[in-house]
Amino acid sequence: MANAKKMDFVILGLLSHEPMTGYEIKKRIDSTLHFFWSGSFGSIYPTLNQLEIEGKVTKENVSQNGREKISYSITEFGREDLRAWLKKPSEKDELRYETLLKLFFGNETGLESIKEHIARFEEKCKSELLVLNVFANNLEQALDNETHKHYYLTVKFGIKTYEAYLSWCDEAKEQIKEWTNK
Amino acid sequence: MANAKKMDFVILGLLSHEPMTGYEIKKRIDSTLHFFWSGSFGSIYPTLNQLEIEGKVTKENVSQNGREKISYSITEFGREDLRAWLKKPSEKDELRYETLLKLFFGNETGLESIKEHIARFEEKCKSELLVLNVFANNLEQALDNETHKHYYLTVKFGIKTYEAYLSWCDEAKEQIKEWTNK
DNA sequence: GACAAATATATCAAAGTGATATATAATTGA
DNA sequence: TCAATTATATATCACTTTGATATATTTGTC
Repeated sequence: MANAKKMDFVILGLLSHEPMTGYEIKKRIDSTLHFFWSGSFGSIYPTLNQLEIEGKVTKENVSQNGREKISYSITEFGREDLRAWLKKPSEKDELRYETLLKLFFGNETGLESIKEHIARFEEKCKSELLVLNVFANNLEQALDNETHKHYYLTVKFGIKTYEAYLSWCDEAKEQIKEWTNK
Repeated sequence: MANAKKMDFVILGLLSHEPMTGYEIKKRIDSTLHFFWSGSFGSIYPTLNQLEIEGKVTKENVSQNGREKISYSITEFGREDLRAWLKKPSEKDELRYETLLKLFFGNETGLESIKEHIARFEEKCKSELLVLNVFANNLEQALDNETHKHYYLTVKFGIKTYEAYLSWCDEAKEQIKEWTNK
């Protein structure tokens, strides 16, 4: 339990919904967890092997349309491990924004450069927000499903956050205009 | 330039403000960049040595009150490297929230467990927000300084963000109450 | 039917974390 | 006063994760 390896629980969590291959786990992370988590093949495949050795998942070779793939399922032991972790307080919630880093050190390049970073950030937020709003609308049609409820709460978090970012962009642009005209 | 090592630029950025020791760099990261970036001694000290070899910083042994320490300064070459990076578009802005992960997989433990995570998250946001508001007030008294302007914009970002988080907490608690009473 | 894109698994160097080790100076409190 | 604790200061290491690369097959498109 002293283990701090987060990928273990991301995988166990996804497999707690349904059996999946490593490739499907990656797709699920990129589509659904993407707003607050990430993961690469380089940690997914080795972790799946390790979890199988530990008896937390079982693997099954599946042949679909002549294509070979490995489908993983969570075991009862794996589910217990997941539950224990889920109940523990979170250790780390972290933002890692390169844009803010460039903004912070921006006196080296000037306000004009900053404006470009903000414009790019704004565009990215807008497109993320569009996607999240579609997700929220779809989920609202199916909130009887327990899993959807939890998904819905995280999507709402994303929407609130991106809306705040966009509001900050407006204020920051206004502030820079004031500083520039002085 | 193919290098993606972010710690290089965090250190060069901080040294572009003033010369510092590795220990002071760590303190500065933890106090000032803390809301959007982090860094450990395990990457600071090796990176400082590497940057010195590359001629981007110079080191000077300083004796203060009998205590030995190594003060690093940025070179003109290092400053050029920093500027080039600052002008490039950001590659990655990333959220990594364990709380949201636990919330997403929360159907495994139930809504009661989720409420605890939200309560803890809310408390953390409130205390961060208090700190950020003090920072913002202090910075508003000294916005003639160019460095302070950039700092101020990032603090404003933090305030907007944490306010949005708190607003989400309220909505999420309300939503859970509805689901529970049904 | 050729070409691109998606599916599927695997490995590896490099970056970064978190813990630990070591040593000295400053501060706090009994 | 002196013992304990905290802060200053540097360094290293195992482990986690990323991002890139490799390989091979299937599906979709023009």
